[in-house]
Amino acid sequence: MLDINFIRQYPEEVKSGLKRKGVDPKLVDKFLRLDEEWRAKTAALDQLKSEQNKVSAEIGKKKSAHGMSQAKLLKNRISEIKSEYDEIDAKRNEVLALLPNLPAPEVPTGEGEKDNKVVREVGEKPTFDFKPKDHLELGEALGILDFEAGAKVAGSGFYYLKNDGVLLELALVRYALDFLAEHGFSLWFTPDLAREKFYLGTGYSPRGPEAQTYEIKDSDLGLIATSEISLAGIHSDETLIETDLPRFYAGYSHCFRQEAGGYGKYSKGLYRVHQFTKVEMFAFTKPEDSPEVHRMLLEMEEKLWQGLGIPYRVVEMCTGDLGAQAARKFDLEAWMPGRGDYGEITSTSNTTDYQARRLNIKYRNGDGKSVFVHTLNGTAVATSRAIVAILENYQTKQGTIRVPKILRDYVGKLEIG
RNA sequence: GGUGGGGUGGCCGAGUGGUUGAAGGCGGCGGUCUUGAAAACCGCUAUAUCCGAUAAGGGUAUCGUGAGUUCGAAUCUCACCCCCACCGCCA
Repeated sequence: MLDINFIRQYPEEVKSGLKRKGVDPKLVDKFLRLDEEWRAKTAALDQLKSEQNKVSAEIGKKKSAHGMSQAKLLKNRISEIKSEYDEIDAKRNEVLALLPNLPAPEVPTGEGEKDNKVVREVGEKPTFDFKPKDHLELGEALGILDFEAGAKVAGSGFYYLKNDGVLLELALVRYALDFLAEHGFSLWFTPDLAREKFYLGTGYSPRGPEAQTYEIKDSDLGLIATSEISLAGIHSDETLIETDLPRFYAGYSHCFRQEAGGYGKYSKGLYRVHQFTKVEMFAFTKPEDSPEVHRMLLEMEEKLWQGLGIPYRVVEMCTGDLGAQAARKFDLEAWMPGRGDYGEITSTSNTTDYQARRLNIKYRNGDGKSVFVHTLNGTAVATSRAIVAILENYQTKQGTIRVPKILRDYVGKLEIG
């Protein structure tokens, strides 16, 4: 959620931010009109309540027929104005929710994926003296991946990991957690379910046509799409201590996504699935620290993936590809020989105070004023896509998989095959 | 899952319909006293929002959350959330 005072004070800046994100800037005018009405109604309502408080106090001292009839009139009037106020308040909040976070000034302007900027390419793409297979073919042949059984039991887009597939996933998780713990992150296993208000607070809206999340019937719980949700929620409605910032959390969870309509060559196999395991990084910072912390999260991601020996490139999202929450976002895309192209494996966002404002997470600064923190998130390892990248990059002519050096102790073997 | 108890300001803790934003204490800040410190004493000490000049000042809201009864709710009613104790069940 954007700062209402900022919108009032700098509507042109907000509009140009929306334009850059490809959102209709007229929303700002719409909001300001509703805000104007809202303020008028608030004033009217407060005025009436003030009178009511006075009259009631009088009655408390001394009952009188005149006072009572006056009070009853006021009561009716207040309920009329209150319902008008409620209506405007709801509309105003609706429009406010449609306003995305503003892009940081240095973000390249663009409409979508095609305008994203490749920042750098790192690592050597492997060369094969045979036609490399894709991870699905490799994984099923090796008996470490079973989509057929997944489809039978849970439906299309679900899968089983088996034997060395299990060891590989656990190795990836442990590798990421060890690495992050070494770098000052506290480790968290989070709930895989969360209340609806946390989806709303983190931009994974559970309702409506774009629904991405699974909901639990007859409850306000849903399966989380990322532990960003459960990690951000930890400190909702809290005021953090300044000297405790920045705080770095590493969260492990399963992630569940409906991914409606997302099939095709590029979403084959493990690349796009309804359930996967992820180690996520999350940070709470002072506003002035967030750009630096964002750089650091990106660095963590790069080191993790360099450690795995996977060639990747860093891509900065253009304004049109930031989504509602992010002011700035970088993806890591791994080279995937099976498709002969790069595929997204991590994503790190600085959501500035957009998320914190909604979740009401503050800290008290040196002047004793409480201000909203900045929140940032980044993928350490999403095991499903990591397995895609490893199988495809480390495959041999025989269809076996060399285990990346850094995972060998965790997996307990040199080769899967 | 059952039964019982409970959620009040930074913390503890009063308060069962009428100047209660809320007694008292602790903590914190400022001051008096002191060579200095402690003690003692005095004063101050929530947040959000609206009006206002980014002032002075004022209004409104907030006692787990939401709705309701009432002229008036921390206090009464209902629903929900959470915590504690005991019992049951269970990996």
